[in-house]
Amino acid sequence: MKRTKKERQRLLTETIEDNPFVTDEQLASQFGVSVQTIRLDRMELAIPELRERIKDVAAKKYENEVKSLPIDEVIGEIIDIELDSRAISIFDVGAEHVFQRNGIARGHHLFAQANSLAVAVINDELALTVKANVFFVKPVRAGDRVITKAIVRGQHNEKNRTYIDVVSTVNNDTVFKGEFEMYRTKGKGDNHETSN
Amino acid sequence: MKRTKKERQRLLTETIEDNPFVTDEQLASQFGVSVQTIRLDRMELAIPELRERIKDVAAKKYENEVKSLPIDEVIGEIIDIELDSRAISIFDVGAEHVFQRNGIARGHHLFAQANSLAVAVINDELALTVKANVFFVKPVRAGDRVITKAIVRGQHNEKNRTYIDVVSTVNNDTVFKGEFEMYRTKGKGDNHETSN
DNA sequence: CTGGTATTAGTACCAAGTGCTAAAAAAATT
DNA sequence: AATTTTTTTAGCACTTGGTACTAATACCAG
Repeated sequence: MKRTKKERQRLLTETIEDNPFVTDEQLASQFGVSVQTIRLDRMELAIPELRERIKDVAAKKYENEVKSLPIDEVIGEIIDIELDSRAISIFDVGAEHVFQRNGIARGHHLFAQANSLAVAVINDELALTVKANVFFVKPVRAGDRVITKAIVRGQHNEKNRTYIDVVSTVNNDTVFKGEFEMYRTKGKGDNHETSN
Repeated sequence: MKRTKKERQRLLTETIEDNPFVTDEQLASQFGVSVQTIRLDRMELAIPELRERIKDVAAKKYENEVKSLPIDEVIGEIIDIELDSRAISIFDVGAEHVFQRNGIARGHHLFAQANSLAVAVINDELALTVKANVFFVKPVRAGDRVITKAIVRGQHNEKNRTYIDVVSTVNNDTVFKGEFEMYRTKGKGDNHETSN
């Protein structure tokens, strides 16, 4: 055998992670060991069998799809929300969100997270952005986890407006700030707690 | 039992469609027929077995993940550009850009088009949005063709800033306006630190 | 040489099927 | 009613990609 068991198991985990569709047999021949060894490895590493792995992938998709009925419309994941008051979402910046040239996140993704959080925090069927003043304080990079907080600052009921302040941070550093003026159809009305 | 074969097969297709994780055995007992009948039905309807179905779901998810990586550097298509002066892009709003509930385009798409046009018009390797004041004048709907014009209003060379006005229209109706303050490197050192 | 870890082999068994044949049961046709 | 056709059920062998378990080696160190 080439290297240690440890090394093989490290590679195994990696291999399976980026292609869960691989069978023990394929793995065995890839690593030049017997199928049994692969099975032992999986057991030690608590990696489930092919079918379970595939089912997990599929189930996850399903979960997302089912859950994403209301949340799909939000960029980033809402982790806390109190309607008409405040909301928090997190958004992991990936390679697909940055300029290739310099690795800095494109502004519109930060805007999108902030904007959709502003929409989400409003307890109304219809919420539209009327105006926004936004400030890109610091560059954000791939791998950064952006935490965005939206706070409802005030309402103007005659004009059907709601004013929201949004601040995004990475590691407690402010990277983005914005003030959003939102239009809504109703004033504060029905209450369904959509807490998380 | 209850209804005709046709009817059962219709229901079968439906059932499997919204829950691909169901086994023949479960289906058999649900429809009050034998497992063999279910198998025959699946054969006639060309519905693959449980494991294949699950694999398909999983594979599709995988595909999507891989495909969604490369995101166009520009949102909308630039049809005219004069660097450091002006640029025009068009963006066709599709069903995927609007809120399901009311068919109105989500703000961040309009912002994204404007923002990326502002980036594109700058004749520099690095252009970042520092600040933006945007105004969503009128709702935009699926099927609308948004034409966005960016005009460079001014420069502040010591601060490496460029000021850009952006107006988006649908059928000559203004739907979005924005002022963008952009940072550019142009000759100077590269680091971008903004106030705050 | 003895002991412990690592690896391989082999067997029985499982889930959820496919493929095939054949027989019953139900429905339609003559 | 008798016959034909369609539909349904049953049974068996076989397949994948495993689990669970036992037993035999192989390797390496003290």
